[in-house]
Amino acid sequence: MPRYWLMKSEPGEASIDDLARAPQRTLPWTGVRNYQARNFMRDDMRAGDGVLFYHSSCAEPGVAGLAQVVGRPYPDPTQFDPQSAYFDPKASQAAPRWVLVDVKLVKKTPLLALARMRREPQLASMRVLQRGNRLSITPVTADEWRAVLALLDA
DNA sequence: GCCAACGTTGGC
DNA sequence: GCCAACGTTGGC
Repeated sequence: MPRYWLMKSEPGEASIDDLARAPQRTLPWTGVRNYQARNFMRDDMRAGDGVLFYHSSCAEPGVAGLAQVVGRPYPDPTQFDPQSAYFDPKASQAAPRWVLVDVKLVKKTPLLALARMRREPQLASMRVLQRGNRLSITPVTADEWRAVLALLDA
């Protein structure tokens, strides 16, 4: 049974075009440092899960493409790298704290802007639209997924 | 284990 | 740049 997710990325860090240019059109989802988001990747994601690739903290936030989870979760290497902005001194190879999955582009889409999403009653339940939501990874229901795909095709 | 202070996210 | 929301930290 496929599951669905929305994953936020700042285009300045990793945009949909960066994903399209990456080898195998795949990037490791580095830098998550929130336990809830980590737990989604570690405990709930499966290869093949659908991903709404969302641009955040930018001029036009919104869904920029479709992707999928590939492989299994593994430790985020940036936590071990003192040169990385995501270095975590409390993590060790023996006891990694942060986990990621690889994400592969399915297709880039016309931007489905956040402002547009807010106007769609069918999307009103989406967690990313809820007041105060800051989680960078949120589950998406099958109904929400279908509604987003319908808007992307329109 | 409480909770105030602080830091971060992210839209606007 | 503002600020609401909320997660984390650390003193007690």
